[in-house]
Amino acid sequence: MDFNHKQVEQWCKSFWAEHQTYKVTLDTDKPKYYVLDMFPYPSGAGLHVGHPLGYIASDIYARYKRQTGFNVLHPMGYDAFGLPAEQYAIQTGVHPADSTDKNIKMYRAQLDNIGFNYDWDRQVKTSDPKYYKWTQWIFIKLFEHYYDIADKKAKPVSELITLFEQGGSEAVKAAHANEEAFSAEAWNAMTAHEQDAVLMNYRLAFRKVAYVNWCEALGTVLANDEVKDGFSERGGHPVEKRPMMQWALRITAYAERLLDGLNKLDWSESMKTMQRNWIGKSTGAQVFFQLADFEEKIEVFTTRPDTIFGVSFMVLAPEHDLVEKISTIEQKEAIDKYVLAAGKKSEIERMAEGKTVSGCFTGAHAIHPFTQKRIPIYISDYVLKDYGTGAIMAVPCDDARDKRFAEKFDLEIVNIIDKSAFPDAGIGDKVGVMINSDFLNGMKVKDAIKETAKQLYERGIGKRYTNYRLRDANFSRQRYWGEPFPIKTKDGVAVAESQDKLPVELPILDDFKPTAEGKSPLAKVTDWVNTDAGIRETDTMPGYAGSSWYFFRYMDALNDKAFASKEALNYWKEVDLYIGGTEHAVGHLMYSRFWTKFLYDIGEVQIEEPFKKLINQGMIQGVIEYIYLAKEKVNGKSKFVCSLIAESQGLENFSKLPIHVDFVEDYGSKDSYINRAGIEAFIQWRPEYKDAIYECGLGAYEMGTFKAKGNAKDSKLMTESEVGKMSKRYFNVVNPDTIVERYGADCFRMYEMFLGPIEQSKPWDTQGIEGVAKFIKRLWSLFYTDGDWRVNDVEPNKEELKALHSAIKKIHKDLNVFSFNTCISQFMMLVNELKKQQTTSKIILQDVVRLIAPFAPFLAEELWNKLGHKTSVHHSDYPEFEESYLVEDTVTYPICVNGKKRTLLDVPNGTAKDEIEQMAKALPDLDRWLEGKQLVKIIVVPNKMVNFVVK
RNA sequence: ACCGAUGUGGCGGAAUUGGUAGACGCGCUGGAUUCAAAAUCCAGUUUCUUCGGAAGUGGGGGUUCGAUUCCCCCCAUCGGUACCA
Repeated sequence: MDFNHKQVEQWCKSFWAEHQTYKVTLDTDKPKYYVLDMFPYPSGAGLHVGHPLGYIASDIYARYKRQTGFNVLHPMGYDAFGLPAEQYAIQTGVHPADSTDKNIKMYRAQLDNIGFNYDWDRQVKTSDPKYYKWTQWIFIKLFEHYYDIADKKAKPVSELITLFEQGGSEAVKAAHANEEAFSAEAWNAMTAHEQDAVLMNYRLAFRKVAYVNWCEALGTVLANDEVKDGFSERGGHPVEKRPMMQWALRITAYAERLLDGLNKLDWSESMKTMQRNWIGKSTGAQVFFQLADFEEKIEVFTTRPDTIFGVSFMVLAPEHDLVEKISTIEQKEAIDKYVLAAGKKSEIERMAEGKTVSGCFTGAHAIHPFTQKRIPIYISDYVLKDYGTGAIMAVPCDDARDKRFAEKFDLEIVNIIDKSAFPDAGIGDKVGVMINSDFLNGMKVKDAIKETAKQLYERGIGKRYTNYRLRDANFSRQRYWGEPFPIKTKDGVAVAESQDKLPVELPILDDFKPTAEGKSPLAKVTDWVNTDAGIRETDTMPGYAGSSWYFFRYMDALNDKAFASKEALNYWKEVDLYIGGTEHAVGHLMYSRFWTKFLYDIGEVQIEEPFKKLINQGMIQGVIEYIYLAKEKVNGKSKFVCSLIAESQGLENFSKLPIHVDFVEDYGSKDSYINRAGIEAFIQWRPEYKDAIYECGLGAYEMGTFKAKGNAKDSKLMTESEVGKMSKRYFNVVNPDTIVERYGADCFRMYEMFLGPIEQSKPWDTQGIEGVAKFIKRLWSLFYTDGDWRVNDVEPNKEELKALHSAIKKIHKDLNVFSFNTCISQFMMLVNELKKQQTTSKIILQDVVRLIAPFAPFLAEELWNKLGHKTSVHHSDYPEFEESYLVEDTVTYPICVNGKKRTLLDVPNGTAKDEIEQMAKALPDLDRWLEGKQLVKIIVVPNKMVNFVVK
């Protein structure tokens, strides 16, 4: 009997369902282990072979952990709110809930096909009112809390109000947005509306003005993704930044704890570094510059207060609040033009244009706080509104960008640091001695930094200050398909919904277009918006709302009294292993950590960090094949040419058209091409090109005939190959279903793991799966030969035991470092050896089955059953290795001369160092290498190698 | 522009703390089997070579008896950059 994967998979699925093999309960007798995948957004395109990479790895690990005695929680769910479903709804009228559910069904079928051991009873869906009830509940908690800096934790706003009533703003040290101080009397005299405005500056969920990408022509707010070079990607309409009152989360209050928490995590250093850089803590000074002809001061933050005497001008972000006020009449027109142009650029574009300097003089001046000189104030792209204070003091002599700016606008450059003692030091390096700097002259840079900060404070100009690059998180979206805010506004005061009114459900709509004013479609549901208790918030929450806490919900997914029971939260605690893509390296992980810390502060959870160990899986890429289309038509006909022709005629005369990879021969290689059959398949697929000319070096295909040059028989139109994203738009998507159908789920799983290290990106190559398919056949043939069961009770020999136990050892070791690809190689080597040994011993083969069960769950379950077991192999113990089987009699040493291997030497295990040296010296093979040279020394590294050093 | 990662045969990749570069596969070549094909099995497969060897892990330098591994500089590709998910 051959291995029939379809039959076996079907049998296993029903066996697992019947025995509830993957059901997880709260079993305090066993240690817990929580393995989590980043949950997917259920897109209409379904899963391609890249998606399950991480899921397979986590599935293997979860099964391995279960077999080694842990109670393993391994759930799956859907990040179901999102923009694509809404856009689809706008285009087709299909309600996002319906399309999302349809997509989820497809995902589920695809996931089931691969044999994952999820406990589906715990599935979550962020768009389910039973789920987002608790997202809203947490939002209300954020709204009702502020952050106490002294106690380093969140506290109820009700306590803050009491403090204000008793002592005004001085009574509390809290994270807040506005510096204005007030007394208890002033607080008590405020109207409810005024008090609400003050509290907004303190709440962890609060409202503030934020900028959105407004597209007038489309009448909607666009995601950054949908804007290219100041124009909408769809339609190419102009886009501008527009201020809007929006909800935000005060994540900055947690900056220091988010930074500290990283130290305890078992994440890669690169991941931690990315998070640290994202938080961007820097210490320096806050300095105020008095405006020359206005009351206001400009606040700047600098990490280099020592350079203050080098300040010869200031630069504001174009969006800075003061720009309009201080610009002089003469400069107004130029300033307005510049501000408008800057508003059209994205932050990336503004930063990426580092080499071309632009800016505009406001006409206004500031007073230098130490020299009292008047210095000009400019605006420029390279200063960003949301970084620091949106204003900088420019030091052209020691900052590359300031220098370029000064050179362009012909501004004074005062040299204030003598770096002559450090010839290698570049601009901005903190070395040298201060010059031209009044009281700082002669000081080293480091001392000058301290001294300036001290002087700033004493003279009331500024003070020491810690700045974070991290910004408060914008939490509003002007969209339909997201969680409604549980907030009503009555008489200008924001009021949270009471818990018994939750969830605030999304009203059913059939028109998903935004309103003319750029408000969410919800604004059109007037009877939902207007209630006696106030006006509802019509914005919805962003994608990361539901995903910032879902890992807790899995612990107790059906609970309707709490987001999870205390019992479940205390048992499962945190995620032990989290696998997902690097694209979430900062955003999602940062928000989840923030929410977890907040829930910890308010006593809801016991842990401060949600993800103990993190693995980032790489992407599986596809091959993208392009053909060259001439930009100019020939006699009114489109013309495609071979890549060689395109190169010789100049690539700028051609556009690249992605073509379905199935039409291309040798796709992915340098020599990929389409033959006549390929051209005909292409024409069937894209009938608009049926009249086109397809020219290559061997001839041209046109209207069904191939006119050859010379005696060529077929077209060989070379295509351009590229490794890139696997995506619908490149027609290179490989669906796991097709692979599973043909090769079986076990083969698919093992092949995905075999491709390479889990953390690296690598291209998909369907052809390569043959190797794993052969391996599975060979493995099966150890149990069945020509349909006969061949396993018996014969005692294993030494070689068999050694092969088995070195495999067990290696698999344990590799799994502990998540090196799945080398596990597969190891299995191949084991099976090759057992084939060679003609193994039939049950003792050996039974362990092979248990060993491979996490990787090939179907095959293993089937064989386990045939070996006579009634319970699942996935609840069996994992094999342990015996060191005694692995002891070698002899060690083979490479004998090197100057580090280069020249010969080998077999030495009995345990031979002494000097004895090995003598044996090596006596080797006749070495004479030719040592002859005429002077032997300097011999290095013997036990169990490694011997090296002769000669001159 | 900034932050992070990656770079080894024709291809995917392997190589404990610095110690035999190319494990395990794909592909390719030759052979066995077959009427033939598929499948299977066996052998070979980094490049160059005067067949003695020599070179070789993106490029250039350095440390070391010895570097894919450690350090410095550079190049290329990928991910992220706060409203794609």
